[in-house]
Amino acid sequence: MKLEELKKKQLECAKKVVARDEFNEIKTVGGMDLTFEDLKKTPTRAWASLVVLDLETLKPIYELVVEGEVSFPYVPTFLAFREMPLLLKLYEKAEVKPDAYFIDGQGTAHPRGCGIASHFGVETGEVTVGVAKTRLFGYAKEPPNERGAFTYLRYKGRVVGAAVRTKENAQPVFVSPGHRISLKSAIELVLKTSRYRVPEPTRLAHNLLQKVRRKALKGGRLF
DNA sequence: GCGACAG
DNA sequence: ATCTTGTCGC
Repeated sequence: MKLEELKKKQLECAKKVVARDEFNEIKTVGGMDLTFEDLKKTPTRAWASLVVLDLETLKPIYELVVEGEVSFPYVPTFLAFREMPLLLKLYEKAEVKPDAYFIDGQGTAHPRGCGIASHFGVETGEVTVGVAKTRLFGYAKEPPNERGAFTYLRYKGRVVGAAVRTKENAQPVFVSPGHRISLKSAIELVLKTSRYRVPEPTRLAHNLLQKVRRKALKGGRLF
């Protein structure tokens, strides 16, 4: 499919994004992540994970990993078309659905207003937050070096997200609403779930994948 | 035209 | 994202 057509899909998606609080109470938060057998190759084998945490204790209450084939390459601003199929497979198989999902990447902080976190939210109707380790789009001043500090990420005067300091002496993470949540609540939720730089749901989902990946690839790379 | 560019 | 030991700083 041509990128011009995919841009249209993103613009359609952007119209459906709800960047306001549209939920009752969040008691559990899930983190989702992906890892690939070979980043250079397309298609390639990949794994996706979901870890659901209790918001009060920040302890995991559910974990799931699925394996699949990823056939769309990584193209900046089109990440959703690469990762969404496996995320949806993961979502459908999950027997525990959290009240909100943290997705690795941007939500509304995207050139066409629909990064992967928003895309996944609109597609499933779930509450989603975009948490990225680096910036894709817009400009933010460096937030003060204290946990909890943040600055707005703007583009042409519009606030599209925030650079949030989740830990002192660590680079900020980039937070933006995915779907059915305001930027304010998204920031609060990220801070509430952060012990280290990367919030716990995302961090544990990532750690789980590292174990799975090592196990799956050992034998092929021993010599 | 050039640089920047989530994972 | 991934390949990787030691190393520097709090």
